[in-house]
Amino acid sequence: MLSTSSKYAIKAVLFLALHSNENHKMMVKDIFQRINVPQQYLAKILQELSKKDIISSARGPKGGFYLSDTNKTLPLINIVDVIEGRHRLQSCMLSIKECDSQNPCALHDLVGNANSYFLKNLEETTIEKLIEDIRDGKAILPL
Amino acid sequence: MLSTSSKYAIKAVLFLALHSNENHKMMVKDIFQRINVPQQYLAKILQELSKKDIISSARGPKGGFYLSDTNKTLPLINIVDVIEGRHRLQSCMLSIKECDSQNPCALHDLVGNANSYFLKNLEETTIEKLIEDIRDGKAILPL
DNA sequence: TCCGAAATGTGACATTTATCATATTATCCC
DNA sequence: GGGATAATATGATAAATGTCACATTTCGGA
Ligand code: FES
Ligand code: FES
Repeated sequence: MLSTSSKYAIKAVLFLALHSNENHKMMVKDIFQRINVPQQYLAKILQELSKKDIISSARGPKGGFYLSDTNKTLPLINIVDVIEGRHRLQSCMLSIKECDSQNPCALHDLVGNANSYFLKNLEETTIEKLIEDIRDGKAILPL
Repeated sequence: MLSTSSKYAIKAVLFLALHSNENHKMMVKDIFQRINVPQQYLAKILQELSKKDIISSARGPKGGFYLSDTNKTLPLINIVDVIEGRHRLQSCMLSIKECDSQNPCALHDLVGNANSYFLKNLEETTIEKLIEDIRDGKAILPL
């Protein structure tokens, strides 16, 4: 459904949304244990997200990664777009091609409208919205 | 959602269900183009399915693979169990662990009950049922 | 009974994905 | 300015997955 990289990226962004801002940057060495992601792997992902302007960064002492307030309004899909694109989300269950609701493959009905539902939610749900749910205890940020 | 191997396996089994029986066995060289699966890869998958008694086989001239009538009543989940197990189907969207509806992760609601719905359908839908849909034109067997 | 047709077994190879290591560059602070 | 700090760049390694090649076994039929 999502690659490991995307999962890690989402966890990292949510973590930054919860624990960082422009005045409280965080270093990878203080993040990776708390979201259970290998340190160097996390570093690479955060750099990628920073380069694509999903998150922000600053080098040198007092530096680190953080999520700007304006970036908190981004929808989640932006994260997965940057990391792996949305091919995996849209691919048909039987062929390697995209799913076509007009000519549904044999398994199409078994999965229901699940992937389009998920994709729609990723597009419509902002980082902000999700951390509200976490703060309210309606969801957890695991491992 | 499903590995390529599982997709290939399902396509192959459905194809056998449609075009073979104990008196009409089929050879991999007559199958692979029609379902668009690399020949040797398909051979390996069919051997695996045969060894695990999802499909049947016979060597030598007049030999080939086929699906017995009793095996047509098997649920689809058996195919994926044999090929890759169901870890991928049950894994949580954020951690690598299993999904737990009691303590839902931040993304759990975004995907809805999709994976459990899909899994349930794989468990309840038989090969037989699916080829009826294909025969009725309600679904297609792609590529 | 022998030949050829087919699955089977084994393992090599390629590709993608995940992980690690290290050198370089920018920034702060003194 | 110089040293420590932290991101950045680059690329090497590992593991999982997908793909190919070939020798072996089994079986039917002439
Ligand atoms: S999953 Fe195959 S057409 Fe939708
Ligand atoms: S998807 Fe994470 S708990 Fe269900």
